[in-house]
Amino acid sequence: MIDARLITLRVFARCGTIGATAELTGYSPSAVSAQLRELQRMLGMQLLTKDGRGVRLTATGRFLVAGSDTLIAEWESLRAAAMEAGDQVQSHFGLGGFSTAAAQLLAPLAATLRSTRPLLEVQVLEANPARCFDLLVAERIDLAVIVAMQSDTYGEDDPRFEQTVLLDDPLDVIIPADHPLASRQTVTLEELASEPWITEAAGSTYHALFTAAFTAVGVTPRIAHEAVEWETQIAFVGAGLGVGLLPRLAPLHNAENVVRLRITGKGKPARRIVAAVRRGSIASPLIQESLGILQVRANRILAARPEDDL
Amino acid sequence: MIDARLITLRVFARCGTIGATAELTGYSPSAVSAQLRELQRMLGMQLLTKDGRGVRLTATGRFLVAGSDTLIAEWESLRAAAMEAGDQVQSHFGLGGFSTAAAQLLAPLAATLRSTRPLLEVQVLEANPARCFDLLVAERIDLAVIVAMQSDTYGEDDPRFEQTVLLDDPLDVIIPADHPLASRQTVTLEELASEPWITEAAGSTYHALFTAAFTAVGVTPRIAHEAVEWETQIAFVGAGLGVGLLPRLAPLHNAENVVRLRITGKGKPARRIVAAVRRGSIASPLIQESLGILQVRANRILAARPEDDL
DNA sequence: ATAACCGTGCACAATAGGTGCATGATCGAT
DNA sequence: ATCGATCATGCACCTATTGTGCACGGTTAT
Repeated sequence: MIDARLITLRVFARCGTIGATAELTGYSPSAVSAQLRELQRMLGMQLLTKDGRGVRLTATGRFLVAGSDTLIAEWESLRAAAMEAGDQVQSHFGLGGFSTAAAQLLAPLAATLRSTRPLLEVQVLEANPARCFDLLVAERIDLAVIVAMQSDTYGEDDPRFEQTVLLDDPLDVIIPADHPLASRQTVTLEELASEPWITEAAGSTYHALFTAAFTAVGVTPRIAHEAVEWETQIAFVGAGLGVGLLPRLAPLHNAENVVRLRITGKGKPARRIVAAVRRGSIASPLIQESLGILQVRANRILAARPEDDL
Repeated sequence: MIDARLITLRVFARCGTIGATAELTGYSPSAVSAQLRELQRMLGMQLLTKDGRGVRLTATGRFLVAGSDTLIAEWESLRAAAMEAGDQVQSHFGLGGFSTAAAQLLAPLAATLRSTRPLLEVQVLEANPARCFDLLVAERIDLAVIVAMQSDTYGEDDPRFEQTVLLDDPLDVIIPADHPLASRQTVTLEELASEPWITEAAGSTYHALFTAAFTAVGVTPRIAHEAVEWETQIAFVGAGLGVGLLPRLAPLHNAENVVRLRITGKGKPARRIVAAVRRGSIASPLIQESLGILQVRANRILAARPEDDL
């Protein structure tokens, strides 16, 4: 409803480059360039300036983007209210989330919606949290399940989004089965301070969680190896190369030589899993139903855990 | 910026028929029909229902239209603020107004703007007040100079518009030069109660003013003739067919056998001339400048009058 | 210097969106 | 009841907006 060109501008405000905007919106770079040029022409405003080999927003451009937050939210709110009031059905629904969430939360959600609303076209996009927010801005998806990051550029009070906490997913330790501590039920991070650790690449989504967990208990871990996928990390641990942190929701399957231990002590690291939608859209019946389904699913996961994990 | 389809829906909400909407927006009826169908498809809402040989808004449709008022205002406000902040220039500016206003107020405004902002494309549309509001909604014009009507469907608090009083234009009496009262300076409506009156067709813009003037003094005039143009009315009076009311701003030129008299007494009818813009757009530099020019012009007109007319 | 990157202009293609006319449906008047 | 007027809509056709792919020029880093 809001002109696509303005949406594109908003995405550009996030990305900073035409190319990235094109990739995110699904257009070609030429199209993005043309759209922004047309937007400036029709508004009679100069929104972009050359900056080195790229372009950047002018003050007017930043002003417009900032102000458009409430405009978008207002529209989402209006649409949601109209859907609510008219008891109407949506035809398309885009979901986004990271791998574990997609498997444990989004897949059941999509399945449920497919049965309760047969003529609703549900599309799931697997993407990391940062990209999920971008996809929300770009209106490629309508709801995202992501890991809340304290160091995230998207604060809880970002005027573009509304976030709902689904559950806290504690981090476990995985150690080789032949490790001296393998027979323990629980362990503290301090006890593992001197171990060689396996983590994800610095700058990745979960590396921040890893460091946060250790800074909380005042320990500086020695990072021996880096992996990208959980599976790889688990395999490394199984090979005796070190120990690692694994979210409770990430399945261990039947990995050889790997044991999973609960963490105790004051650290008790966890990742917070939240659902995010565009601000204003939260009143939509479909969003409400989806959040309900996710919440039920989350509660079921929590209920399946021993009581000491709350 | 707001999708043209929503604007069309808003116009339809005013008109009630596809044909009238087409006429007002400048589209063909087929295009309007297609637009509204597309709008419903893309929103997944049923906005229209068949009603006899026409269509009407559903509850959802009315809800959406009502809610869109603030959305439009928000956008206008944002655009105005961005123009203000960035000191940018607009490329097109649409003005609307009725004949007298167009001649006395809009023409000077357009001329001034043409000199102060050479590359601004100014377009003036002559239209009656009701149509001016429609044209504002349809975004065909950006500023209208109209006669405020108490019985108007557009109240001063309509969420779609913001109105600024420019001046009160008193109504004079015009009578044949050979009339017994022709030598008088002033006259009261009561003195003319028994005269045959010449007015505009019932339902026209100014007929309401006419009746309001007489109901204010408790007199029921006898309507002898009806005219459409001021010129015609003046000619009728000159021919001795009766007397009439003429706004001060409407020129008498050098009409034969017609005398213009001020009205005294508690009636003192006047028409209030106001400038109207879409809500939110009033902060725009161009609108601000235009309102200033109009106000100056209005004050000059007031200053040129004898002091007893204030 | 050279390579990599970024944005933009251009030729071309796809498609959204327009018009005009014919059609069907409804309502009012004769 | 018939006829004409009024309205919305579907269809064929056309226009022009809008997208793509590629080449090019400018800028930065190696």
